[in-house]
Amino acid sequence: MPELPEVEVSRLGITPHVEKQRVQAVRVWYPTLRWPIPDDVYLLEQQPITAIHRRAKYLLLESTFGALILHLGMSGKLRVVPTETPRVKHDHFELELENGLSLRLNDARRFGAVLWQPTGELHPQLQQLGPEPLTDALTADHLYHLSRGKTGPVKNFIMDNAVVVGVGNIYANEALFATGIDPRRAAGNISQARYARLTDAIKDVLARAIEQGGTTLRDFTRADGQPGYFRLELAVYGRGGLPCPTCGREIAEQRIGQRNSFFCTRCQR
DNA sequence: ATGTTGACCTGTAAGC
DNA sequence: TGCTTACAGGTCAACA
Repeated sequence: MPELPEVEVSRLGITPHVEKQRVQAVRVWYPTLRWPIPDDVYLLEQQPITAIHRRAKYLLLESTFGALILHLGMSGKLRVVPTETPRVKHDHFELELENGLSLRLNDARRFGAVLWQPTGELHPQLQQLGPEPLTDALTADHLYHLSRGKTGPVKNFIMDNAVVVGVGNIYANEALFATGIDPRRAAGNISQARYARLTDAIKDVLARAIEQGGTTLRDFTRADGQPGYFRLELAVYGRGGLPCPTCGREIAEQRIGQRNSFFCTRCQR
């Protein structure tokens, strides 16, 4: 479900219900997702959630003794429901809040994570992350300089969280189409001018996706249950064999780095 | 160091 | 109608 826009939409959706609320109870229904859920998460009980931040695709629920870190993996979903709402299949974790609502993590594939970061520490999972794409931390110079000498495909390069965070398979395809760059091209073989345009395209496509409420493919829904509408704006992702919106040639579909990729062989070089 | 591959899991859709 | 297979928004560990 989630790339950066979907995580950000989730953050925006849950914040009004969760921020400033005291946690009445922490419930772990399934003890191991991608990693074991640490017992430290019970430190949240009786403490207020002071703010909800996002770093890469991680959500950080800040509190007195530290931050609860949530990652949605491939299939994770956050919902805010009345506490008495029955659990459904794959509901693994819950924060019961003082306002009678509960924040629930549902994750069929269990690639998601629930972690704990003590105040004043940076969790190991967050230590190797590249810059945030929607801030000035991501610059064309950064991508250009890091890419020198890299022989792997540029699509893999921009999906590497050590390079820049939050660019997943959908938006990597879209940003490369918007820039006219062939996703198979070696990252080190792209000019500074083209990285400038690619940087702008990454920022633009992510920002527009957030505005549209994210991309709903199979099952992503916002915290209020509404779908995201960015799917309607996808130019190439999931459109193999259909005409390129720019030139009309059939959109190519090919696996790059084990991920399905979509591009126009005429518009992207 | 860098690049590539397999692994983790379940649900869904397509193919036979 | 069934059964089998391939694939899915992410990331990490183990290789060459």
